[in-house]
This record gives sequence, C-alpha cells and structure tokens, in this order.
Amino acid sequence: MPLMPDRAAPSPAPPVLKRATLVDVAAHAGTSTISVSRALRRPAMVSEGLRARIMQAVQELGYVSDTAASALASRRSGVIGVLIPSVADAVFGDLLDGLYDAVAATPYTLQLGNTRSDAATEERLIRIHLGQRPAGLILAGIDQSSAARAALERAECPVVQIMDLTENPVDMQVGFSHHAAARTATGHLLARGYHAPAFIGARIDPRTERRLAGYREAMAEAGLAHRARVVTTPKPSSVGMGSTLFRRLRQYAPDADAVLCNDDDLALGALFAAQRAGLSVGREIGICGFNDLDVMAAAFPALTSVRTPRREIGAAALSMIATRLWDGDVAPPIRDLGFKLMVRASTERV
Amino acid sequence: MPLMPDRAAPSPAPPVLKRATLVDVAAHAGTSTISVSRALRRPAMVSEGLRARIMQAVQELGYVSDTAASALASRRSGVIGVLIPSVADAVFGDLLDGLYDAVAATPYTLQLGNTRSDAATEERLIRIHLGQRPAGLILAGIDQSSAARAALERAECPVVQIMDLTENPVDMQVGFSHHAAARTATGHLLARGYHAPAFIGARIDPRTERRLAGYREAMAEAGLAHRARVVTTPKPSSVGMGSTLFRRLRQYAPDADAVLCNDDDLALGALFAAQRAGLSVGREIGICGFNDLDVMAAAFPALTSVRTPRREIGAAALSMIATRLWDGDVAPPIRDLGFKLMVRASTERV
DNA sequence: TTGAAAGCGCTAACAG
DNA sequence: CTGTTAGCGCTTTCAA
Repeated sequence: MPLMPDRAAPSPAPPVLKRATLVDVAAHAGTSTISVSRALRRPAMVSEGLRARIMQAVQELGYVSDTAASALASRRSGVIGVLIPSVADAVFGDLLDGLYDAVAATPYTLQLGNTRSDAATEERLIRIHLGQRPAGLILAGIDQSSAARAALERAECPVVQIMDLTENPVDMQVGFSHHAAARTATGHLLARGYHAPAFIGARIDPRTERRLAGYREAMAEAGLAHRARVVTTPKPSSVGMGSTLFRRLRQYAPDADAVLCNDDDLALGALFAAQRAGLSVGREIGICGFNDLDVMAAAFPALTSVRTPRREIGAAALSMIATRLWDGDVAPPIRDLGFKLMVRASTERV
Repeated sequence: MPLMPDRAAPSPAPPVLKRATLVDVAAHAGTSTISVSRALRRPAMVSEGLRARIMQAVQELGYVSDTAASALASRRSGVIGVLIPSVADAVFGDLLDGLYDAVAATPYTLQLGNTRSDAATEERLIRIHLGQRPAGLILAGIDQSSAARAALERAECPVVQIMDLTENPVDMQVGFSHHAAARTATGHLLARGYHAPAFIGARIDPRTERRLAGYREAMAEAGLAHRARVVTTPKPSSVGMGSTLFRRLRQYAPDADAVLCNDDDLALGALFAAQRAGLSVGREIGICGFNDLDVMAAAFPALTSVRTPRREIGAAALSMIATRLWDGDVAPPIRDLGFKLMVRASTERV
C-alpha cells in the first residue's frame, strides 16, 4: 500500500487518486450533475449534443458511478439476491450458471447467499438481503420458515421461488414437480419389469421428501406398497455415500432389483458399488439417478436419470424479475418447466 | 405489488411500512443517532446501560442498518468481491464453500463475479467491484490483463490472488503450484512403470498450461520428451469430453500406456472410455486425475488423483483479508498450500 | 430539455 | 462516554 505523507502539502496538483464524481464530470462537460446522471441512466432524456460531451467527460475521467450513493438516493439497489442451500452442489452450480448468464445482459448484480439448508440461516439471510433494498430476490425452494415468509410478503421487490412448485408462492415461481418426477422415474422402473425398486437418499430435505413421496405413490399405485424399500441418511450426499447406501440396501433388502437414487452422485456411487459386487447393472440391478448431470450419459454403462431444467430455471427466474421491474406484469408468474426421463442402459433389464 | 393512493392523506397513523432508521432507534432509546451507530459497530465504546436500552430499541423496531447509507458515509462497504472463472465447476464450488464458511464468522458479505475465463470480462468485473469500494477482492488466478493489474495495484483494499502462485502477486496470494503438481503426478506414473504417459486437457487456460509444462518437464527429465503425447481441445471440460479425448488419444498414440488428465472429469471420462474399450484400468492403462473430487476415491477402480486444497484456499484467502482489515499485517502474505498425490488402483500397474 | 435545491441514512470529526 | 455538526455522492422533486 502506498504511504501518504502525514499532511499533504497544499498544491495545485489534483488530489492524488481521488475518484471522479458526478460533480467532476459535470464540471468537465460544462453542465450540471443531474444532467450527467440522466445521460447515464436515461440517455433519451438528454439532448444529443450534451450527451456526447458528457460521455466524453465520463471517458476521460474514468468515471464510475458510486453504487452506494446511488442506492441511497434512489432507494433502489440493482442487486438481485440469490439464496441457495449449497454452493458446492453441481445442481446449484448449473442454476447459477444460468443465472449469471442471464444477468450479464442486464444492469443488475447478483448477490449470493448460502443457506446451508438451514431455515434459521435462510431467515437471517432473507432479512439481510431485504435490508439492502434489493431489486429482486430469488429463493431456492418453497420451504421458508413462517417468519421468513412474513418478511418476504412485506418485501417491496419481486420475489421468485425456484426449483420447486407450490400452491401458494410468495410472489412468482419457476420450477418443476419433484413429486411427479420421482413418480415418473419409479413408473419407468416398474414398466421395465423391475419388481422391487428401492429408494436411496442422503441429507433428506423437503425437496427430497417430495421425491420420496412420489416414489411411494408410484409403488402404491402399482399395488407394491409392501415392496417399497427406503434407505436414507442425514449425512450429505456424495458418490461415496451412494456406494455406502447401496451396500446397506443390499443387506437390508436383498430382494430389491432396482434403485431410484435421490441424486446423480448417489446413482454413480451405486453403480460403482454394484460393479464391485459383481452385479450386472441394468440386468440384475436397475439404477436411476436424478438431475442428469453430464456424467450420467458418459458412464459405463450409461445411467438413466431424470433431467431437470436447472439452467433454464435460472434464466427464467432472472427474466421474470427483469420483466417485472421493467414492464410491470409477468405472465405467467408461475412456471412449470417440467423434467425429462433420460432412459439409458442402466435400466434396460432385458 | 400493493397499490398506493395517489397522494397519501395526512394522518396521525405511522407511515405504513417505513423502515426504522437510526433516528427512530435513537428517539426510541432516548439518545442520539451516533450512539446507536456506535453501539452497533463498537459496543465497547458505549456504556453498558445505554447499550442495553439501544439494543432493546433495535429489537423492538426491527431495525436493520442501511448498507448503502453506511457505505456512503464510511467509504467502506463490507463487501468482499470474489472473481472466479466458473460457477458451475466443482473445483470452484469447493472453493466457494470454504469462502462462505469462513465469511459467516465475519461481518463481511461476498459478492461473486463470473469471469467465464475471459480476460475482458474479468477486467470489467474488477472495475465494477473496485467502484464499489469493496472491503477486499479475491481473484482466481494470476493471469489478469495488464490493464486489470494496473487497476488492482491502485486498489485501496486488500487483494488476494488464489489457486495459483506467481513471483509477483498484486498483493497477497494463496494457492499451490500447478506445475509442480503435474510434475509430481507424471513422475508417479513413470515410477510406477508406465513408459509413455500422455496428457489430455480441455479448455486450455493459463493454469492448464502450467500443468502441461509440469508434465513436459517430468517427461524431459526422464529422457522421454520424445514420448510425450498431448491431446487437448478448446471446448469445455466434461466427463463426456474425457471419453472423447481418451479415444482420440488411443487413435493418435496407441502406444500411450497411461494418461494424466487435466481434471477429474476428464479422468472419469477416460475411465469409462477405457472400460468400454475393454482395457484393464491400472494394468493396461494408467489413469490419473487432478483435484481429487470425492468421486475419485469411490470409482471402480478407484482413481489416482492430485488432491488440491480448494476449501482451505478459500478459508485462507478470507482470513488473510480479515486479518489485514483488522490487524494490519498478514504474515506470510504469500502461502503455498501444496497438494497431495492420492495413489489408487488406477495407477497400480502390477 | 435543463437546472437548483433538498435530502436519502449513515458515520467522521470534533466538542463537551 | 456522549452528542453536535457536516457531509458522503447521488437522485428526487420542482421550477424554468
């Protein structure tokens, strides 16, 4: 860091390193600060000639608007908050990718919050974000605490709940039905001739619960409720955990001939564990994942999975907020982006 | 959005929904705004009694400090900027995890920027972040454009370059040597008796280049420079791409008996491709990854990889900034967190 | 289309 | 330890 003399000698030289402000730009362009402000935010409100002079001054002085001052004066911040349960999970990575992609074309900035799947943390983060007068708020999931929900309902900005669907969203929502997806996947296993598909899941959260319910419903509909087998753990999901749960399942329910995995990591772990056990994946044991990360199609044998529109959800959420902010109305404010079962060798039975 | 009457009728009722400000809290607690401000930021500067009254008023009014006003008045923002090349990559996911974990214990907030491995984007983001008077800036990589570097050197906040090491950091740095890591991994393959280890890589960036150089150096040292085989693609890395590159390698250099993969995704893809080709992984073909994601140990056969301290780097970077901000000096301002070769079945030869 | 004046809510600096 | 006084740099009226 550069050292400064105790007291700078008064000198005609410009104060070193002081950032240019609107006042500086206005002086440089021979106009008022408000015109500069307008030229920058709504170019159409300023005559062409003035605008040109202003833009040049901005260039020459390397002016960068002060976000804080702007937010304070306008009571608006340009920050869109995003609250997700995990930053390390590939599923949310894809979501973020879609989000960052979409935001690049707007004047907004994303501010990420990591809830760690903890309701209290989420509540705290919601408060903090709301305190910053965000331009919008994007929340993963629909399971906010009631206090959080109350705060959200008082929010003066658009709010989008994503990744899931609920009857009564706070404001807007875009996602897909985890229940239906699991139900479809289970139906697929049954249709392929697996008689006793099981379910394995790690770190059970509300989203997972809905998938599990979908699995159970499909089993019940097939008159196989008594054959439902579920193995879960509160620990975080990982490929290694997938292997562990698979082994546990084989021990607890040796009759299970297929397994619906709560996510792709678990499915991959199940695949490796099955191979270690010398099982023929697809024929002796069916494996189906959830999310359809790129690895699923590349695996050997290729793994069946439910493709979820994570990137698309991110893009849609951002566009919904931008639309609301610019045009006012968003239609429809509730979007089901669906899912798609990607059938591959791991559930081929034959 | 709630509708507002054109002109609110003057009424004795409290203005609906108006957020409490310092003035409100001060009035409620019977003191001045500055004392409230102090009680909140430096509790020690206020007597116990006053503090208690203030805290209660804060509670009762649900006061939340206005970030923008605070930043404007103090010329400090509490925001630590983090610029990474990808939000979807598991490697950076782990980094973020470490970062978010560490920041939770501080009063700071992280603001993520996605450079998409693009120097111009990175430069732009650096400017934007710097314009917000961040409390600190964390940059992945050491390959900023010269304009970006110039801006960074003028920055008035701590700057940490992470994930890599360079002779002349902008300010502080924490990472490990990609060159040395690849050199070590290649050395391992040679020591295990593989005579012609190749290298595959996707989306070659400067970090990758250094790994490749490490590979080449190890080959040269072993007098096998003439046996070096490299297959790369500008496309993004993925498991599927790993399979593709592996097949391409087999075609182009059928004599290669091992492959050092630029990342774990590629290694996993190589594993699957090798299995598809009926090769015995470990014996007929050695496979080594880079980063050691959880999947590597769980795979069948388990895959050798270079473990990189991503979470630790995140935690260290944040602590370096916090220390600089609170205590002034950070020692040492340059940290090599090293790496560790995790040897597993995929390079067992035997 | 342009400008002048008046804050936004907070904190730095200086007094008591 | 506590309070007063001035802004921070921008945008919002309102007026010309």
